[in-house]
Amino acid sequence: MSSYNHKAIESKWRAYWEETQAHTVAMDPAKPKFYCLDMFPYPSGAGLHVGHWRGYVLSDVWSRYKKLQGYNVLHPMGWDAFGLPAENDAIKIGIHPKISTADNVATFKRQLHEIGAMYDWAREVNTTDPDYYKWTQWIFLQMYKRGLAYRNEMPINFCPSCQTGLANEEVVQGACERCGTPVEKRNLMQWMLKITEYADRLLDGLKTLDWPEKVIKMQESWIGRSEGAEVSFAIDGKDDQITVFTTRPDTLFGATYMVLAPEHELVAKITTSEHAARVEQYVKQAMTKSSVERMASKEKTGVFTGAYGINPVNGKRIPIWASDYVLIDYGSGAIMAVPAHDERDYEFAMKFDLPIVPVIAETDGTVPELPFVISGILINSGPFNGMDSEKAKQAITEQLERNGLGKASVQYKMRDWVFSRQRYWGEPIPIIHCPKCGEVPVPEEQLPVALPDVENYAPTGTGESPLTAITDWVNTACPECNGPAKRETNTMPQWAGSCWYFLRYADPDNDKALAASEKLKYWLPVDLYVGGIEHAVLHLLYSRFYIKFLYDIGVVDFEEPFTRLFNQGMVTKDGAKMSKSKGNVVNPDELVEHYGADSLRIYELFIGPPEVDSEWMDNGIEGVYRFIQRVWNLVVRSLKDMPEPVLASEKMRHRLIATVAERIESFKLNTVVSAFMEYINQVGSTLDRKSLETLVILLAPLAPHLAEELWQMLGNEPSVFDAKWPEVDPEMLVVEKVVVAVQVNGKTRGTVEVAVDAPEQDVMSAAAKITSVINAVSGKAIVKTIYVPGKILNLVVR
RNA sequence: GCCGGGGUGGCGGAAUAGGUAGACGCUACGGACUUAAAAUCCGUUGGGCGUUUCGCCCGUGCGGGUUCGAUUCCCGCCUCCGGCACCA
Repeated sequence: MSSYNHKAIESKWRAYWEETQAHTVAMDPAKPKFYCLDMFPYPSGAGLHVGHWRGYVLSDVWSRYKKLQGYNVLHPMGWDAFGLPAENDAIKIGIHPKISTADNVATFKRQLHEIGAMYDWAREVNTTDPDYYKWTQWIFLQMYKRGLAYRNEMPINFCPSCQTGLANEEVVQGACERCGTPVEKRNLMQWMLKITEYADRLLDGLKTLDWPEKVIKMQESWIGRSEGAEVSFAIDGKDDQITVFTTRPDTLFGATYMVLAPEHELVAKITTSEHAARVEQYVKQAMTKSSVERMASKEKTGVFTGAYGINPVNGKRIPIWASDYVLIDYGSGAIMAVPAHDERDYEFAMKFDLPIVPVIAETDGTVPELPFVISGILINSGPFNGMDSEKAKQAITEQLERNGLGKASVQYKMRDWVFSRQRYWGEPIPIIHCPKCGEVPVPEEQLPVALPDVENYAPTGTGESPLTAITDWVNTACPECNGPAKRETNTMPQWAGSCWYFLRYADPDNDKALAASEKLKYWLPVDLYVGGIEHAVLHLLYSRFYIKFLYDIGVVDFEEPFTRLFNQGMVTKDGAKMSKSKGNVVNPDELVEHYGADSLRIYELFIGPPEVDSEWMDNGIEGVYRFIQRVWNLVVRSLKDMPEPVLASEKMRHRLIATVAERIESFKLNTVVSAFMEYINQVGSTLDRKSLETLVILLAPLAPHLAEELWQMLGNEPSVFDAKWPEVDPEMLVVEKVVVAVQVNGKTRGTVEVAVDAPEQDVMSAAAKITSVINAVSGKAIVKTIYVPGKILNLVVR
């Protein structure tokens, strides 16, 4: 008997797919499309490990499943190849990032081929290819022209190790998301993208998406919409006024002091001479604190300015303080403090002995323990006494509005996107600075602004990119006046290229547009997007923003790029994420060599629920390998001695079709594998042709090479993927006999096998023969019986 | 602190519109085959107990509750992981 030889089989079918261009797809309006996308990788030098495989296998199973169901499946792959590691290598060992990137791409591509996925490599994209980043720059110019890209000097997060500015999204607990170095605040002239203009649409769009709840929540809280009111407080004895944002206008009568952020421009203006020295010192100190330090100590600090504000509803004079617990970049950088109903204000008031006036009582009217931060009924609030918090929010806001002292307002936690990086290996921002004309966008026909070669890649650390030193690149002519001008030397963040790459796959070679609109119309949006949870608010939020913008300018006809999102779990080893430094990386290459790609593919699925982190077990793949051999041997034996189909095997066959489809649809891929294993354990030593063919088709998404080979062995023309996904005959799923559990007082005492629709009496009489049941019932009276046909018979005895 | 998701055998994990807990696989043990080993195949494998082809008790993080019946629902804890973190 010929035995299973994974090497021969897998290389044979790899070659076959290549020759027949089996994975090359084209637009076909006659067929429904399915766009199944992997988050394209950054090609690092370390290569792929079994954790990377997981998501790629998952998306390939879906792609192949959809293909068998008759869809025209787009399943592309490419490279997110701009980024710091290549640049840091260049600094260290002097190899041009272009070269190291190309090397890494070659390694990755070879490893990805091992998976045997149905990638259409003719559509490969690479973000560092000038023909690609031409369009990344083009999108930037469109944003610039519509005022969504602007330059601003402001304090931004700066990573001293990466020596570049960072977006808020790239700062994790005060540290650089990439390297973990605590970030500093630096005042730099930065390019910004006005993502805040899309805040509400980004929020509303989430409702339409079939995404994991967790990611939706993360984006919601990142956008951080809060509704409230802006309230203006006059400053006693001055013409200036302070505007604050509050979500609790209902507590306005309880505002007993105000606080300005230390950086607030009014601080210096309103501070009285006798407080000036102390205030100056405090402000200086607060501004030199790093954000990490500022977060580390929750101990309230602050200083009185000597000035007073006037509470617009009751005319009370309240002191104005400066404190770093108020953030300059949220709301107006100033607050009204209501210590009775806000924990932070309460703490501050206690420390500095400021008055605390409760204005909200429990719904039953009792004055609660302070601080009382939830809603209730208004007290000490003049005409609003007795009113419910929620109503009072509106009523007080309306009164302020009538008097011109305030208005309803919405604030967001999300800030505009810091978009410039002071690094080399990124897309140059296509802007020219002319001493006469100012900022001038590079004319579209001059795109791409190609990245020049440099001698020294090291960042300057002064907030300037290494490109600054390439004088013959920097010095250029102004597109408007033709006079001498300089190129913008900042580059774009890595996210720029990944915001729209999935559009390019639809039409990767187009040099007239980022993609032809009929192709975008056919292939997009992405039906299933598979990748790690780490991009929950970065890439996925930025992409959504880009697509909404491209929708607004008529490039695409949809507003959300990724209809369905699936986040695969990590593969851990010894309880930890795989990494070179921990030395716990499991290399797929050796496993493919030993067990074959099909075994590894199936083990990647079998390891656990795909959305959950799973521990890698070296022995686990053995079981899968044995399973594959059992399938192989079953086919080989059956070919020698093919039985005729019988009812029992027909029923099992239909049951398998139904189970596999249902479990693939619900992403229970680990249980799809066990369904196959159970099936193989159940069927005899041989099977009829129809059952075998069905088994092979169902198995094809998981183990494509094996399926092709078996399909051919069974006498069919390749490819198995031209076959149709088998249909289920619902009649065949009907079961006649079932095992019913017999319980006494809810405790299972035995089982009886009866007809599915057996009347209660039949089950009862069968149950009465079970020793364990007799024991439990003897000497007691049956007071009640509960019979759930096909499930349980429960005898309640006393 | 706030928000979200988990805790099931020696291990990875099945099973939740409430209905036989531990499917499937790994490990381990026993057996068959073999000169022997590997591979393969067949058994056993949650814990405890007994009168051991059978029966009893306990068992899904802990403590309560609802129910004929709870891994599943409710209340209160413990604990682990992830996100946010002075956002007014």
